Amino acid sequence: MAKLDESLLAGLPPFSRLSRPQIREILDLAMPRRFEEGTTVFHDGDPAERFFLLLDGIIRVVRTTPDGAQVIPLHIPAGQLFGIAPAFGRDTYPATAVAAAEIVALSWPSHCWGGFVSRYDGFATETWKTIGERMGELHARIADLATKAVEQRVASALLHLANQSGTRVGNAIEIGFPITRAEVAEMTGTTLHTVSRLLSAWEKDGIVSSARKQITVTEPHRLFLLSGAS
Amino acid sequence: MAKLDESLLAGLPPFSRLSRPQIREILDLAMPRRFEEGTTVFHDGDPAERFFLLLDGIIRVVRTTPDGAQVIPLHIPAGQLFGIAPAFGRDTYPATAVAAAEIVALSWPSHCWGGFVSRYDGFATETWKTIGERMGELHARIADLATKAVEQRVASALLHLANQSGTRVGNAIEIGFPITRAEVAEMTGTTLHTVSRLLSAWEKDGIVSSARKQITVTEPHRLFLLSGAS
DNA sequence: CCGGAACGTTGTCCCGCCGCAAACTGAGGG
DNA sequence: CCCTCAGTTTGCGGCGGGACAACGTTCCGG
Repeated sequence: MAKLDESLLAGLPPFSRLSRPQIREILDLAMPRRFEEGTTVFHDGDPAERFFLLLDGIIRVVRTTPDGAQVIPLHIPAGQLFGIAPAFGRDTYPATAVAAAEIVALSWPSHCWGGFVSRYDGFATETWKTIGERMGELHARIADLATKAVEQRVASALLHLANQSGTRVGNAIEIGFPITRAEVAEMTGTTLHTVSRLLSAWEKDGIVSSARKQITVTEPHRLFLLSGAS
Repeated sequence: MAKLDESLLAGLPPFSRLSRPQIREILDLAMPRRFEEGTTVFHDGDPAERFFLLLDGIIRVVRTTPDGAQVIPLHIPAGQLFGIAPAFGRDTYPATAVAAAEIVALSWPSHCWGGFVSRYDGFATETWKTIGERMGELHARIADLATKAVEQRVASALLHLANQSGTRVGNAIEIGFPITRAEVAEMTGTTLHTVSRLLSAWEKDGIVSSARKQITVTEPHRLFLLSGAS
C-alpha cells in the first residue's frame, strides 16, 4: 500500500497544530478505506472497534427507532471525525453510519483514542469544538422542529444541505450527493408526499430544480426567505 | 465563609476518581452561590467567565430564537456540570441558563478548565460521558418531535421530567420543580392550549393530577403506554 | 379587603398536513 | 428489449391541532 500523504491531515482542525512528524505517526497507524454509496460503515450497537475520519464524501448518521424505520439523519461533511464512541467512553456505537455518496475514510483502532488525546496537543480541544458545533446543530434542528411550519423546515433543511456540501454553479447550488425526498422528509419530520409537493411548487416558481435523487437550489436567497430567516 | 465539605463532590462522576486532597484543591477554588427560582445564571452571548456545577435543584437551559420567545429547554439535574463553554473553546455562552427552582451551584473561572482537564485524571473522561448522554437526549428529542404525535410527545416529556427529578409518593411521581403548561408546550413544540386540554383529559382519567405550576404523574405506567413506548 | 396580573381552562372555527390510493417515469438487470 | 422496482407525482378526504377569544382561578401587592 502506498504511503498516505501528510497533506491529507495537515489542514484539518484536529491535526492543524501538529508537526509533520506527528502527522506521519498518526497516518502510519491509519487504515484507509473506500465505501460505496449506500454502504453501512458501522451499525448501531456494534462494538466500537474503530473511529473514523471522513476524507471525502458525506456520511449520513441515522438512528432507527425500535418500532419502525423512523430515522433522524445527521450529515457529516468531509474533514470531520465520526464514530468517536471511544471519546464518550462507550464501547458500542450509538447510531448507524451510512455512506451517502462514495466516500473515503481513514480509521484507527479505538484504543488509540486515549493516546491521541494525551499525546497530541490540540487534538482534544479541536474535537471538543467540533462536538460543540454538532450540538449546536442539533439544538437548531430541535428549534426548527418545535417552532417552524413544515414548509419552513424543508426550506431550511435544503439550505443546510446545500451550504454543507453543495457545489456552486453560478448562483445555483447543487446538493453534492444523492438524496431522496423520503430522506428529506425524515430529516424534517414530514412525509415524502408533502416534500414532493413542496418541491414541485418551488420548481414551478424557479426556486429549485430537482431530478431523481438530486436537488439543485437555483435561488438560495428566495429559499432562505421561505425558511423563516432565523 | 465556612469551608465546603469534600463529600459534596466525592460522589459525582467528574470527580469520582479523585483523591480527597485533590477534591480539596478544587473546592478551595470554587465559589458557591444560591440562586432564587427564576433567576438567570448566565445569558446567551455573555462572556463565558465561569463554569458551573449544579449541587441542588434544576437548571433550565434555553435557547431563544431571534424572532420571538421560542425556546428549547433542556433540563439539567443536580450533580451535573453546565455552562461549560470553555470546554468547547468558546468564550461566550451559547444559551441561557435559568434556575427552574431554587438552586445552589459551585462555579470556577473558565481559565481553570484546562488545568482541571490536564491535572485531574478522569475529569475529562467523565465530562465526555455526560456530554455524550446529553447528545443522546437531544437525539431522542429530535426523534420524538419528528415522528410522534403531540399527545405522545407530551406524555414522554412528562415522563422524562418525572424520571429526571421526580420525588416518588407511593406509585405516583411528583415533578420536583414548578413548571407551567406553557413550558411543557415549548418543550414539545405545541401550544399551551393543547397541553392544557391533554392534562385535563388525563386528569379525568386519573393518569396525572396537576395544580398550578405543578404536575404529578399518578399512573406512570399508563402514561408510558400513551408515550408510544420507545 | 380589593384590584390586577399571571396562570389556567374551555369552546369554536378553520386550515395545513397526513393517510391512502393510483398512476407515471426513469434506471438497471436479465 | 422488456420487465421490474424504486422513486416520484398528484388528487382527495379527513382531522388534528393551531389561532382566537372569553371566562375562571390563584396569587400578590397595596
